[in-house]
Amino acid sequence: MRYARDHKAATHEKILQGAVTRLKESGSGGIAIADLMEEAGLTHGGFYAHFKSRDALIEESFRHALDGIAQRWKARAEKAPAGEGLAAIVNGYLTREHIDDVASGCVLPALGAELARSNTKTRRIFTEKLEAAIDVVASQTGCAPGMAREQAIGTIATMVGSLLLARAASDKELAVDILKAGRKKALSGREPRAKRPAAKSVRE
Amino acid sequence: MRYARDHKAATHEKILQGAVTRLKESGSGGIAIADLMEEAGLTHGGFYAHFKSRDALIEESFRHALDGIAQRWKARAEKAPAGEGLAAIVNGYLTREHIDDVASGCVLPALGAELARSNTKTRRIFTEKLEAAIDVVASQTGCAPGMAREQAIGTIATMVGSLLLARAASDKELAVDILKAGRKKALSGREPRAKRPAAKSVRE
DNA sequence: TGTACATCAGTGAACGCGCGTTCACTGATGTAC
DNA sequence: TGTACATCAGTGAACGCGCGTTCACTGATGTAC
Repeated sequence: MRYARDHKAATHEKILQGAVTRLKESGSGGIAIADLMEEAGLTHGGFYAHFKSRDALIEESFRHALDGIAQRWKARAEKAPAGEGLAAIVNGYLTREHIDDVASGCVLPALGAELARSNTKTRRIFTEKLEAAIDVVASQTGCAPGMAREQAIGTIATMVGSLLLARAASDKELAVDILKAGRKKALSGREPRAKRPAAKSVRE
Repeated sequence: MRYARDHKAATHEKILQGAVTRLKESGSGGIAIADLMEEAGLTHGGFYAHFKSRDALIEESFRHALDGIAQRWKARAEKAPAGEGLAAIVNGYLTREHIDDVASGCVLPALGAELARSNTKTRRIFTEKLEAAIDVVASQTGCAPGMAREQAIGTIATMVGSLLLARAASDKELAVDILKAGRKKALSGREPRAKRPAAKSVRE
């Protein structure tokens, strides 16, 4: 072969990484094959030695982007002092840096709407990865097993929604308010050790 | 003139409505002028009698879609029994119907990410409309004035994030779980009348 | 060890298609006289 | 009241551009003999 044994895999990965970045920054419409290949130091014709089509690349990019969520949160929780895992996840997520760094940030606020429009296969992967992320957060809630999942889902939804709104805000002050309110809401209802008094929720 | 006095305005509105629908359903990439005009019963060339360009249409569509948020929530709250305004907003938002009906649903989960990428003018309008929506929700929280805004932001973020995730889930059961957890999270921390006991939030 | 051949990642011209935009034209109506 | 003209929403052919995809070709390396 002309190239080292793992050269093709490395090129594939390089192209994919560029695609994931563009996908998160500009949506699937922002992926132009010629640009992507140029960025990887290649010409556009070579693309099809690595991917069947543009759509196949996008599908693989979605999968790649979804892979990291649970792992990242888990790592953050494990580095935190005991009992502070949930706070570490939430406070590590709802930051000014995460507002600006779409490219290496979480997929969900950037591409949730596109995921909702994508094919069944991609949505199944999304579902699977979201369940994994829910499990990670649930294990940090300190809630009784029956409540942990529900708490975790609410927390994740709040995180995602807050980052989404904070990113869209043109006003820096409003963005910071959203982060702050989001952190508080995401962490509300925690059960530090014992059961909480009643009247926590009014419905359901 | 060939047509009735308000005919042009009506045509403009018809095109715009179609654009808003497509925008929410498929994102800005989903707007094709020829299709849009055909849907309105016209041919593509006539488009430029109504809009300066495709981009101008998209900008106007964003504005149009953002206009209704606060009003819709306010109407829902006012129809609800006293003290149930917030629950009416949240429970009216996080429903199975709203998962499926993207076209006439809320812009935020459908287009939040695109709003974050759009021009300053559009984002300023977003900010303004979001502030109005925050005010509506804040007035329904029953919180002390100092806390109402923060509560409202958290509630809205939770609503938006929950709907976003529920729409992307391929699994109907998971989607329902997300709606349920989202409703609970969005309504948590309400102060039904008096001050809540401490320990509500652990941070911030 | 040397030679002929197969392999295959990558090249770059070319093709085709979708689509935004332009533009000369239409034809019904309002208006000036 | 009747006639000539201006207006202007809408038509549809044509243009140009971006871009995904194809394909014949390259050239360095591994392999067979």
